[in-house]
Formats: sequence, structure tokens, C-alpha cells
Amino acid sequence: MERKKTDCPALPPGWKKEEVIRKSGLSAGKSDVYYYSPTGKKFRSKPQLARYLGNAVDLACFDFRTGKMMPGKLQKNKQRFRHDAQNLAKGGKPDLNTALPIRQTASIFKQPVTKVTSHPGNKVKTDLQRAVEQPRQLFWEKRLMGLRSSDITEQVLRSMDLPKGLQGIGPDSEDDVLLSAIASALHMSSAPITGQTSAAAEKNPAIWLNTTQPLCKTFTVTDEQIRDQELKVFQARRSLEEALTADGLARAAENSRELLQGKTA
DNA sequence: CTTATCGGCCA
DNA sequence: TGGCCGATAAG
Repeated sequence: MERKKTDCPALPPGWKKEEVIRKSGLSAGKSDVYYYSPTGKKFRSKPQLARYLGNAVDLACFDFRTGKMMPGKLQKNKQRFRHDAQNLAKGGKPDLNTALPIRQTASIFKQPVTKVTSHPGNKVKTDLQRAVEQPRQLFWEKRLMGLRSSDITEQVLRSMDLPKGLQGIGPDSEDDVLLSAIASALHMSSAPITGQTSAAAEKNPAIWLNTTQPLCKTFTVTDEQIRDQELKVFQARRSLEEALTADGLARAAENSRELLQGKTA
């Protein structure tokens, strides 16, 4: 029948478009347009499609019925402006990436963002290393001061202790800042954490700080410290294992109880 | 239960 | 009028 799904060049590879004509009822002759993702999921409206694609594809100019990009829709976007801003201000749902984004900074006015989607003549940056490396504030670790992990009742969980021999550098080098700084350093890079190896950094960190390293003096890790850590990990795994088996037993018991009730009922 | 199809609301 | 999505029949 009229069941042919056609490729849709305006969408990423693998997406298919289908148009079916209504053959009965009051609306006979009208047609419905559907899209199919590469995985086969069916989409029957532009909002639904936009929700799924998110920021991956900008559908602002996409015409759902024809399946083509319509650059002429830019004018309509300007009209949408007030609309979208009002919707967002009223707490209505933004219709995702067809809505222009609203600046998130604190202001009593909703300030729209100028959205630039094409830069003629620009080359795409492929240097990922450079892209990942963001400028950071000197002593940015200070912002982590006072952060504590807590459970859902907001009860502060047991904090961690730092091994002796670790010393902070820079202003406000309290233990919690130091701990956060080192934990962050371990998470943000796979490079070795050595601390500040330059003696000058100790005297005037604002100038001589090695910003690729956390705010602590250089240190040595002893075999004993490593063994202590191994023991902690081992114990943590043990208690996790116990908790998991206990949970599994409890579930099994509950299931068999339900089965029995089902039989007698 | 899932899927296809048409009705009908709303801008 | 057409887009969008709920309702409902069909599988």
C-alpha cells in the first residue's frame, strides 16, 4: 500500500518519514505524517520529535509535514519571541529547542539569549583537549569549603580524614578545602597528583601556583598508608556485599509469601 | 497489552 | 485550516 517510508535528509542518518492518507471518516483524504528513529520509534508530532532529539538537532526551521528545513521560518521566530518569553515567565512548558533560551542569571526581567547556530567561515574546533580545559579561578577550591556529604534526612555523614603529612597551600587552607581539592583533582584528571612541587609556590602561591595541581604541598605516600586504604576498601566491599545479600533474601522471602497468598486466594 | 487510525480541540 | 494528541478500534 502507501506504506513507503522515505529517507529524511534534514534529520540525522537513519531517520525515516512516512505519510499516510486517511481513507475513511469525516477527515478522509487528510494525511498524517510520521517519523521513525533509527531504532524504529515512531513520532507523530514536532514537539514529540524535539523532545526526543533535544539539543542534538535544532528543529526551529524544520517543517514536520514536508520533512524539510525551511529557512524562511526565521521571521516567525521573532514573533515567537514574546510568546516563548511569556510562556517561560508564566511557568508554562518551554517547547524545547524551538523556543529561544532565556538567560538564567538573576534578574527581574527575562532576558532572551541571542542564539547563533551558524558561523559562516568558521572551522569546527576538533582539539578536544583544549575544549575540555576551561579557565579556572585561582584558588577556586575555596568554594568547596564547608561542603559535606549528607543522606536524604540531611544528616551529615561521616567525614573523611586526611593522612598526616598532607599540608595545604594558599589562603584558608583548612582541611576540608584540602580534602575537596584533592578529591576534585583525582576526579578531573588522570594525571598524577603530586601537589605543588615548587618551593616558591609555598611562599607566594598567588604567583607560583601550578594550577594543574591541587592546593597542597608535595607529599609522599607510605606503604602503610596504602595498606590502610586497601583495608578500608576491602571492608567497604564486605559490608556492601552483606547488604546486597540481605536485600536479595528479603526480596525472595517477600516473593514466596506473595505466591502463597495468590494460591490460597 | 500494543499499535493504527480518526475525531476533535485549539491556536 | 492544520497541527497535535486523546480516544478507541483493531491486532
